[in-house]
Amino acid sequence: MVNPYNQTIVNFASMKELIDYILQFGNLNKQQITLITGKATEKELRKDDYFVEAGKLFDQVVFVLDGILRICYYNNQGDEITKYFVDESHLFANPYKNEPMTEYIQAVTDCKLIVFSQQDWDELSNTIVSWNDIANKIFQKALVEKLDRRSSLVSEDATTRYLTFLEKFPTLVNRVPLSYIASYLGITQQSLSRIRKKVR
Amino acid sequence: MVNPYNQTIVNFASMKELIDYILQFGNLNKQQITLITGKATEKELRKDDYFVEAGKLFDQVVFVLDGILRICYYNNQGDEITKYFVDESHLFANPYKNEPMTEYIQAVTDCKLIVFSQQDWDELSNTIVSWNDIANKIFQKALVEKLDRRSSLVSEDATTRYLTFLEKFPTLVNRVPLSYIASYLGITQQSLSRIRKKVR
DNA sequence: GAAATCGTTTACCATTTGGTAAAAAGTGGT
DNA sequence: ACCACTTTTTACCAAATGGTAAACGATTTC
Repeated sequence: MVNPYNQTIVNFASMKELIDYILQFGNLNKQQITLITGKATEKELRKDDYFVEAGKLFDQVVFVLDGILRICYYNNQGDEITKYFVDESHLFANPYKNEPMTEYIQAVTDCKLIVFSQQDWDELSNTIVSWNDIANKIFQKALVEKLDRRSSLVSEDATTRYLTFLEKFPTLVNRVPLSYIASYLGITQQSLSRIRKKVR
Repeated sequence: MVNPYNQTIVNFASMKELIDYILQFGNLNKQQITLITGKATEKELRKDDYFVEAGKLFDQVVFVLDGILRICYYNNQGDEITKYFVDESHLFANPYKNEPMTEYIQAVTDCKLIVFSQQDWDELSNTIVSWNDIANKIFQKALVEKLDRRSSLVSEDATTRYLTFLEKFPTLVNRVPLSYIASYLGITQQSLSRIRKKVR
C-alpha cells in the first residue's frame, strides 16, 4: 500500500495517551473514543526534519507522543527565533488554518506524533456533541499557558527567564541545543552560556 | 433604585458597537440581539480607578466602549508590569474564572464599559445555538493576537519593540503614560524616553 | 585514528540597558 | 498666577548584553 506521508494506524498504547489527555477536558464514552481513534494516524520524524515549512498551509492537529517539536520564525534582524516548544503529551494546532504558515515546525529530536486532518478533527463534532467544547477548552488552555510564559519572558531579566524555563521544562534542557533555548528566551547563545555558568 | 455597582442599562448606540463587533464572528438575528442586549449593563470608570483587584474573583465579560484598561501584575523584582492594554471595541474576559486574580485591572483613562456576568454570558448559549462557537472564536482570536504581540516583544530589540507598538496601537501612545508603555515593552521608562528621543 | 563537523564555552570590546538622581516639563487645584 | 504634584527627560556611571572570533569538547565520518 502506498503511504506517501509515512503515516500508520495508531496502536492502542499510543492512543491511550492521547485519550487520557483529552479526558482531562471532558468525558467520552467507549464509542466516542473509537470514533476519535478511527481518524488518527501516526507519523514519525527524524531529528532536524521539517514537519511544516513556512509559506505552506498547515491544517492538521498534532499530538506529540514522543520527542520535541519547535515552532520557529525569522525576526526583523534575520535571526532564527524559537517561538515555542511542543513536547510529549501536548496537542498543537495552527490558529491560522487558512493562511500560509509564517512559521515553520521542526523536530528537535526524533518524534512520534498522532496526526488528524483539521477536517477529520472538526467532523468529530457531528458525532460527539461535546466535541467543540472539549476542543476549545484544550486549545484555549494551551494559548493561555503560552501567553503567560511569554509574558514572563518580557518582564524578567535573562537569568530569571532561564531559571523559569528550567522550572517549566525540566526535561527539555538536556535534549534541546542551547542555541534554540537562547532564541526562545530572547538572548544570544553566548549570554545563555554565561548565565548557565553563573547559576550552576 | 439601589445600584451599588454604578451600572446602568445600555443605550442603543453603545449596544450597536458591541453587536457590530460580535457580528464579525457569526450571524445573529434581531431576536438574538435583543437577548444579548437584555443581559448587558453599562459601567463607567474614572482614570486610575481599579476595575478589578488582585486576589479577588473576576467572572465578568467586558467590552470597552470608550477608554483604555490595563491588566497588570508585579514581577519577581517587585516592579509593576503592564501585561496588556484593552482599548476601544475590544472584549476582555478572565481565562481563569475560578481562581483569584493574580493580576489587577486599572482604568488608564476614563472608561465606558459594557459588562456581562459570566453566568449571563454563558446562558446565552441556551437560546442562541451558535453562541459558544461565536464566543470561542472571539476569545481565541484575542489570545492569538496577544500571543503574537508578546512573541515579538521577546525576539526584537527595544527600539523595534517600541516601533511595533506604535504601529499596532497608534491611538494609545498619547493617552497612556510612558511608564506603562515601558513596562509593557519590558524596559525602563528611562530607556523608552531615550528611544523616543532617538526615533523622533 | 585522523579529519571534519557541530555545539558550547570563553575572551575581548562595543553597545545597550539599568539604577539613581536631578532637572525640566506638564497637570491640576486653589 | 502660583504652588504642589506628577510625568518625562536628561545625566552619569555601573551592569548586562551583543557581536565577532577563537578555542574547546564531543560526535560523526571516512
